[in-house]
Amino acid sequence: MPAPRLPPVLRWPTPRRVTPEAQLEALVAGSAKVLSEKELLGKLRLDRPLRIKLGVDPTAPDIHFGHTVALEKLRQFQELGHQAVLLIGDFTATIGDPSGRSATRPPLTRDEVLANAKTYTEQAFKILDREQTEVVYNGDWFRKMSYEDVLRLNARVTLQQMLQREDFRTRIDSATEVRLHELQYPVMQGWDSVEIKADVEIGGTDQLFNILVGRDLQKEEGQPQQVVMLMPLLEGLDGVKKMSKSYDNYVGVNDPAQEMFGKLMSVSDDLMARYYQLLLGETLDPSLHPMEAKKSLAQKLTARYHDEAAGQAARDDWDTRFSKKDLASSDLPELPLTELPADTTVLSLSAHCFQAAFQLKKSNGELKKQFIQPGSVQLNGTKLTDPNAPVSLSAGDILKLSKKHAVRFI
RNA sequence: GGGCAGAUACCAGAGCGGUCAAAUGGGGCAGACUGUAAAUCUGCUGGCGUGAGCCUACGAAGGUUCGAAUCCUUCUCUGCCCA
Repeated sequence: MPAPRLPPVLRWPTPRRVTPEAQLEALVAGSAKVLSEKELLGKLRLDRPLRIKLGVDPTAPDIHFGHTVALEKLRQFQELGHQAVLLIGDFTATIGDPSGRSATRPPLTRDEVLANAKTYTEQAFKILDREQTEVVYNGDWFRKMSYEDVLRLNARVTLQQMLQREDFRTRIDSATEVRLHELQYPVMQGWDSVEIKADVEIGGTDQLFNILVGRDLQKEEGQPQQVVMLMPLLEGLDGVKKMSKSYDNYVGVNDPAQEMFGKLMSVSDDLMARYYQLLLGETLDPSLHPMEAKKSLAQKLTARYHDEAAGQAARDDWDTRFSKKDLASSDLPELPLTELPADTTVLSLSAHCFQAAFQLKKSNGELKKQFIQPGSVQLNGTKLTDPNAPVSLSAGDILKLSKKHAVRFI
């Protein structure tokens, strides 16, 4: 479903031309670093659409808000009439970007990568204008290279350059292995820029080194060098580590509206300001009560990736459920009474509900110690603290499993 | 290829023959308080069992022993030094 918020992308030459100076100002906003603004301005003055490269490694099938920061920037270039080039690193994904990594990535099979790439691009088009985006796969050139080609490419980069990288160095210092193939990654990413003839490459701040290698290789090939545009890394929901699926601290672009809203409500105040800036491109209004500001953030983002109605609905439901603590009127997962286990005790019932409604597998010990004994499990507001007590249910009953999990029986 | 060191639960890291399902810290989960924020406090953090207890676990496989995370052998992996 295309995001309805998007205005149509301007064609080149744009009917309402934006001056290079004005473009520069808009483009630099929100970025962490641009190398260099002067160079970018020069390119903007070329009076042709620039080729803007954004490389993504389809190592996971879903994109999350961390990825959208760079995609938003690419979209902005599109809106100014430039050519977005979305590079799918189907080849490099099988290696794994060592950037910011404290350990070698587990390798992915080609099938996994291709499957990921498909869902990945679909989600990326929630942000980018599909018609105006050139999608390329780096396997198209890397799979054709011979070992000789690889060696020639490698001859252009020194080990010293590679070892300057902080992530490699820290791994070396901390006695963590660095595999030789990981050294290839920046070279390959750099070569992508040559193939694409990129004018600008967008990436996270951890991509500085890789993107600079691209500049070096372009120079060697006699091409104009790409401008480096770095976007800040988005912290995950914990506010500390970068947003990543492997840390389970992400908000997925495809998350259901309610879940997306809820995840955003759990962020800290500091993080909220950051999300405002990086995800909405807005500045947090300090006069707002933090809770109001957060609801507003959550609503806007939910509306963006679903639609206005869903954003409003998620917010309304939030208010009834958590602000008014009115579970009865809330939109809860519904479980049919007919599918309950035969002997419904508090224990078996809560296990069943976690599994059926939230796909969570909880051991009996965990249920007893974490959920039942402390009074987390409640039927229509009454605490059920005896795991073996039988439970009789009727339609409309609401079982609360924890602060965040509740179901309604039908 | 040779020498040395190491491999402990989600992570870091104690333990070095029984009192070890394994100290401590972090993380995580649940509860109280709140704004599903922060801070703070409490409990939990291998599985089954109401419980006694049982089972599975300290890189892998064997062995010594009444008894092994702890000792021995081989293997695998990692790091460091030498070549």
